[in-house]
Amino acid sequence: MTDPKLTKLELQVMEALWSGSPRSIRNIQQTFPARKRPAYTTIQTIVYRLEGKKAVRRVRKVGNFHVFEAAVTRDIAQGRLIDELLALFGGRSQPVMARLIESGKLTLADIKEAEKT
Amino acid sequence: MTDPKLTKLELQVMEALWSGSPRSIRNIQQTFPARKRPAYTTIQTIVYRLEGKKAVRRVRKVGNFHVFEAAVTRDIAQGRLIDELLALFGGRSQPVMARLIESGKLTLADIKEAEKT
DNA sequence: TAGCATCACCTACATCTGTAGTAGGTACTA
DNA sequence: TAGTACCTACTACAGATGTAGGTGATGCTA
Repeated sequence: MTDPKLTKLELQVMEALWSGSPRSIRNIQQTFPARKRPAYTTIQTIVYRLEGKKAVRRVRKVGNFHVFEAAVTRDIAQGRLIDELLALFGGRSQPVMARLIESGKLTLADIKEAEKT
Repeated sequence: MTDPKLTKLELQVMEALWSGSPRSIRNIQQTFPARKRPAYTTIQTIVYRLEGKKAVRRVRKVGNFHVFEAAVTRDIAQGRLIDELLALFGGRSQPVMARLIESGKLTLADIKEAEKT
């Protein structure tokens, strides 16, 4: 079972499921900042598609609504994302590293931290 | 002029232009490995779209064909790509680092190299 | 039980992306 | 100059993605 490829919006929905207990559609929708909150049915469509991709599953029904949970881990999904990016660079991580440091997103402390792993 | 967002295929075309002198459509097409080489017109479409995005420009006409060159640097384009990925992670580079190391794509040598910068 | 709030489902649709065909122009060659 | 090979410009189209409306079902409340 190859991990599914997730899009930007799909990832945002997954994020809601990863960072919290199982949620309902409405609940997921509300994790979006009010200003740029998609319509209820938009989130619903995304969740349904994620279901099709086996990335989420409905765990139970409460009242008249369903509750969903992530079916793939954050690590798996994010890992795939990074691997894909890396592939675009021919597998060379140097540009990535350089950029991370350049943008100040990565500090020496981070590196040392990572080194320990 | 915000740097344009490039897709996978578009990046591959850009790569051809970055790594070499200005090229013709045919020339770009031939940089693709024979096995998975898109049709001439496919590359042509991509180049035209890149033109629309101001990512490439035609520099001259030789015989009956045009010669194109990159209008954005590799650094700019790749940087944008990385920043976007990072944004998906809430700006935290840790997962990226972890993954890089985990997958063996990142070596200590790379880190030391990057540190110098 | 009648209504209102809320859901689930299905359907629609514009855009983006990858992919490529067609028609007509250009240039070199016999 | 007629033929052949290659180009350009335009058009088409399927699948993915973001976005959301409509309709009927469910459940809580007066």
